[in-house]
Amino acid sequence: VDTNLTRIRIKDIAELAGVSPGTVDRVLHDRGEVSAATRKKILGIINDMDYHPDILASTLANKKEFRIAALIPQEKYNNPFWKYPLKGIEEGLLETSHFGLSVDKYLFDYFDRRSFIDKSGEMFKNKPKGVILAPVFTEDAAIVIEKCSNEGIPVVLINANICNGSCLAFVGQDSLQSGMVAARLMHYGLDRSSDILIVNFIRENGNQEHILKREEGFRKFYSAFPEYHESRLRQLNIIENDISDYPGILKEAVLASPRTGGIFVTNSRVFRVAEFLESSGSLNFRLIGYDLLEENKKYLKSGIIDFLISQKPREQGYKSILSLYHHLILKKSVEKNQYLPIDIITRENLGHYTFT
Amino acid sequence: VDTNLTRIRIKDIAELAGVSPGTVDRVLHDRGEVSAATRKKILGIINDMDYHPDILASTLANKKEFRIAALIPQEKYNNPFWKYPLKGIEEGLLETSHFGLSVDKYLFDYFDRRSFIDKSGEMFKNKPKGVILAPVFTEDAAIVIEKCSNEGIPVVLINANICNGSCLAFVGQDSLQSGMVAARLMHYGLDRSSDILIVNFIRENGNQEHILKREEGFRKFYSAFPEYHESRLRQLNIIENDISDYPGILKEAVLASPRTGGIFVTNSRVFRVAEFLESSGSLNFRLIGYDLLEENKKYLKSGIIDFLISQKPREQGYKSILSLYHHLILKKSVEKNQYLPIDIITRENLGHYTFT
DNA sequence: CTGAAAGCGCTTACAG
DNA sequence: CTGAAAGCGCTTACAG
Repeated sequence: VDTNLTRIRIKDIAELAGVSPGTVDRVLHDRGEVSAATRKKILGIINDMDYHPDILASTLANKKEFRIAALIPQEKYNNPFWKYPLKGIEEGLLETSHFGLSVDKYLFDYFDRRSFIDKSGEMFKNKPKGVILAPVFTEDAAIVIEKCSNEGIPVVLINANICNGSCLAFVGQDSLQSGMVAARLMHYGLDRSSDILIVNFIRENGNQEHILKREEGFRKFYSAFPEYHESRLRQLNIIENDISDYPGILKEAVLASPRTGGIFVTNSRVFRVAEFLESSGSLNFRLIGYDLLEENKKYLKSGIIDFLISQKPREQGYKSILSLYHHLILKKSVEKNQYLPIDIITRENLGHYTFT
Repeated sequence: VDTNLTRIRIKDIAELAGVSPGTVDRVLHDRGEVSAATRKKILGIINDMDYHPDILASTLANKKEFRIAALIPQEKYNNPFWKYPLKGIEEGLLETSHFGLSVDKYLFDYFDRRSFIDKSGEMFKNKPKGVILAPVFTEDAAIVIEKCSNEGIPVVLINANICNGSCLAFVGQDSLQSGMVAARLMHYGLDRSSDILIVNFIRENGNQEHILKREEGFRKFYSAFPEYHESRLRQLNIIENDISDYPGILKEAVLASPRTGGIFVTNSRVFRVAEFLESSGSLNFRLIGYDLLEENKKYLKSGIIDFLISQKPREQGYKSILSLYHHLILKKSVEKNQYLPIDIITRENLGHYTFT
């Protein structure tokens, strides 16, 4: 057997072990019907020869399908963020679909818990080989994760990490750290006499953990600057599914302290604040928020928003499908916490982020 | 022939055309020995049926090797930047080596033109199927590109774009735009009474175009602010391969205008300026530069450097190998100008860039 | 110019 | 518990 010339094959292992290729295959895939002795011998040789199967040949002979389920919010006029993970998934499929991977989309309504439950039920009926999950409704998502864990279905969480250990991976941002980045940018550009307002747009019974973490990170940064005591770092919570008078609320909050010079919005609703600032002609604020929504980009370009922090939603999709590919097909280990870089976006580098 | 049930195969095309699979294959790969009439008929059917070959089966049967050459600088104590493209290439190989792709490294000395010429000669002897090229020595690199073009070898340029049209792709940063990003960051944090110093570390007969472009972008941004006229945006060129007295030169330049408040270094040598500022106890400067060298990271962490802009060298390597894979194996078209995002790095988001 | 056969490395029934 | 044979979809000599 010429070991050094070419790659070693199942056939070579079989010859060395004095068995047929079929038996080696049985051992390789742990599908039983092999005597303990034979098994041990074959495993020894595989190990000695450092044999690795050719996945191309394997996939070709297998004709197996790997239907992945994407259980994420539907893109909507009021939530355009969610089209990007889907784009990333499509892109990842370009590299992996040859191996039998495909994606079924179960898109639920971001504001409707019931629809999440329905879609997840539908999904389980179709017995997916892997799941990409955005845990928007924390408790219900936890149930899905539990169920997948019981059925041996690997789950990749995106955007928010509620994993207790039974997930294949999490792909998303380190929220606390991203709050610190926001604070750095604020501090770098704000004169020391100005106060800061932190605005949280909050949704009832939705997952707020990342919002809280961002605020926590922001405050953590400022804890190194004692002059920014509690009263100079005020906080405003606005309930979102209220038919709220945003301008009114904001006006009151900003007027409450005329020394407010910087505003940090802990999620993508920063355009609401930008809207208010523009219409009230108050252009002398440092304004920092999240995500490249069209409205946010508009205000970034016009200079009302100073910085946006991107959660790289496209990359979340891309990495999640590739993680499942590595796990299911290549049978390689997958990094558990895949924190994406915390991207800082200005007018000037926005152009090269178009597809992110 | 069941068209809708399963994917269509070469065999199906052959049956429809009333020929053998071999003949279809000859047409698919344009290797002649087929009558014009048969050829036309087969092409028609391929088109009608929207047939796409299975690359797994193709690769498996082919056993062809695709040896890619990486003609880039050797990593060195004085140039650690260049280890990252190599890392990215390795990472890309993980996804593509099943298809027969491999990489031969031709690492030249960044400071020695002769070594570039030698390595490129060596490379051509081994007849690579594709080339990843860092055009450090502009003129000599142009000759390599020309030669590849003549021999039909696709070239992916990384880091600097000197392509006249005969390259498969360029992967790197938009230098002009990155200068504008640097200016935005400077302007955002600098009080309006401070002057700015632009420092170019320049190497004899090396490729300086990206440095000049960065300065140009920086000035372009400031052209919107007339108060920053020429004399408030001074420039300092330091020749690098001189055994220069950097501190002395810098001291003189900074002292020349006591109102200097911001320093922009147009490449990775920003640590030299940071060193000087630290040792001279001048900590009240805004300092912005390029690349995540260890020394630069050190000064970023200690607060002497405010921002670093990353050229994403790892991703340059990754994308270049994937581009060649798409071109050579998948035979898909490849985007010509692959501008990478212009990443802004602070102490706070540095952690998640460790491998970039 | 065209076809039949063997092969790439692995897997899947089937027979024993 | 094990092996021989056929097959995945494409390609490569070889024969005509």
